[in-house]
Amino acid sequence: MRVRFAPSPTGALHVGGARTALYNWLIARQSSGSFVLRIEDTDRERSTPENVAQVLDALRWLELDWDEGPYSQAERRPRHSEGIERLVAEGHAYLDEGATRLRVPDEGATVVQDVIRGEVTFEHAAIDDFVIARSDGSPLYNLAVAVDDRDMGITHVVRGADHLSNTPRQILILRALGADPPVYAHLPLLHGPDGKKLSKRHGAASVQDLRDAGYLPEAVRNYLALLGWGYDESTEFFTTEELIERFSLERVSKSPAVFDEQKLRWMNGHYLRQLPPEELTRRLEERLGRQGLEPAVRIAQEKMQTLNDFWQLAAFLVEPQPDDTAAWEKVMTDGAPERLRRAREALASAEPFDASSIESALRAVVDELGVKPRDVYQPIRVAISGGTVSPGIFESVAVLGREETLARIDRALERAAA
RNA sequence: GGGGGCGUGGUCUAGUGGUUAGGACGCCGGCCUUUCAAGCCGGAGGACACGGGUUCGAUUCCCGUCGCCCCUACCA
Repeated sequence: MRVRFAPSPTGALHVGGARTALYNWLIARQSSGSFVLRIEDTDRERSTPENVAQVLDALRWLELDWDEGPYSQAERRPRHSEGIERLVAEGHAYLDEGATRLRVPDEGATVVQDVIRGEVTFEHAAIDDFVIARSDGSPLYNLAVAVDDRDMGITHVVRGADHLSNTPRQILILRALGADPPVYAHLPLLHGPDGKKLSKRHGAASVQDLRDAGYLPEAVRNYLALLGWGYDESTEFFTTEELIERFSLERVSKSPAVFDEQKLRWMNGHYLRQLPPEELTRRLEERLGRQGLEPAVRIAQEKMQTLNDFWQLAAFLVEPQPDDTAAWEKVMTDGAPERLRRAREALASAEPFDASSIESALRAVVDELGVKPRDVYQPIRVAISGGTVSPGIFESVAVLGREETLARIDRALERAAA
C-alpha cells in the first residue's frame, strides 16, 4: 500500500489536514506500506518556503514520519508537460484560446469506487471539457495530481471530501493516459462550531496553535483519530500502536464533524496525568526554559489539562506570587488575619516541614479555633499564591518551604493590618 | 443554475428491520468534611432532519422534500 499526503502549503497546517495526514499514516504503518509526502506547490503565489516549513514542522511535531519526500509538485513540471503533450498528441486534449482542455466524452459516466461512500456516479454530460494547462503551458491541479499519483505508484488516495467532485476528472485523465486509477477514500470534512467549513477564523484550528496551547501530540493524535472514526461503542483512548492496529477506512463516517476543543482539553488532561512526573517535568522545563520544576510539577500535575495550565496553577511556587485583589477581598474577611496568624505559628514549628506534618499542624489549628477547614486554608492560599486556586495547600506550603511561606504570610499580615 | 456528498441529544460517536437507541465531551447536582479546571457518583437532554412508501413492525430498506457542505477557476 502506497499512500500520500499532498497538502498545498497555504500556511499553517490545519486540524483537517492533520487528520488526513494521520489517517494516511495509520494505514501506511498498518500495512507496512509507504507514506509519501508531496507538496502541491504549483501555485507559486501561495507556496512560500516558510509555508512549506510550517507544514513539515507540524507533521514532525505530530510525529507522523514520512517514508518518501517531501516531493515538490512544481519541480515535476517536466513530467506534467509530457503528460499534457501526450494527451494532446493522442487526441484526448485540445487547445482552446491557448489553454489546453481535456476532451470529456459527451456520453456515459465515470464511477468513483469510494471505500467510504461506495459507488459515486458522475454523468459526463455534467462535466465540462476542463482546463488542464494554462496558456503558458503550466499544468493545473487535476492534471498534476493524476500524473503524480500515477508516477508515484500511489495505490490509495485518502483525502478530504472536498475532492470528491474532482475525482472523476482525475480518473478521466488517468484513463486517457492509459493508467488504472487508485482506490479512493474521501473523508468527511471538518467544520467549525458554526457548521461551516473549518477555516482560520475558528480559533485554535492549526497544529501550531494546538502546540502553543499546550496539547500533547499523542493526545492530539488520539483526538483527531476520533473525528470521523469510531472503533466500538465505548473505547475512547487508543495508544498510537492501537490506532495503527485498529484503524480502518471502512469504519470512517460519512458526515462532517466539528472540532471540539473542550473534548480535546479533557483528553489531553487524561494523557497529562498518565505521564510519569519526571517526563512531564522534562517537557515543561524544555518548554519554559527553566530548571528545578519537578516539585511544583508533581503537585500541579493532577489539575492540569494542558501544559500551559502549569504556569497558571503553579507559578507562585517558582516566582514571587502575584496579587489578586478579588481573591484577597473574598477571603480576607474579619477574622482571617487572626486565623492566618495562628496558622503561621503552627507552621513556624511544624517539624519536619513536609506535607503530612504541615497537615497535622494546620488541622490542629482548625480544631482549636473551631472553624471550618477552609476558613484557615483559604487565607493561607491567598497569602502564598495570591489566588483562590492552587494545588493542594499542604503540598504547596511544603514545596514553597518554611522560610518563603512564613515570609509571604507575614507580608499578607502586614497588608491586612494596613 | 448544474452536478455530487451528507443528515443519530449542543458536540464527537456506537448500533440494529422488533433495543428502555449505547458510550464520551460539555452542562446540572452530590461526594471527596481544603479551593479546583482533577477524581468518583447521579441527573437532565435524542423517538434517530421531515413527509410518504415497503413491511406485522423502520432510526435501520426505497422515493421525495428540506437543510448544510463540496465541485462547477487558465486556485489547490
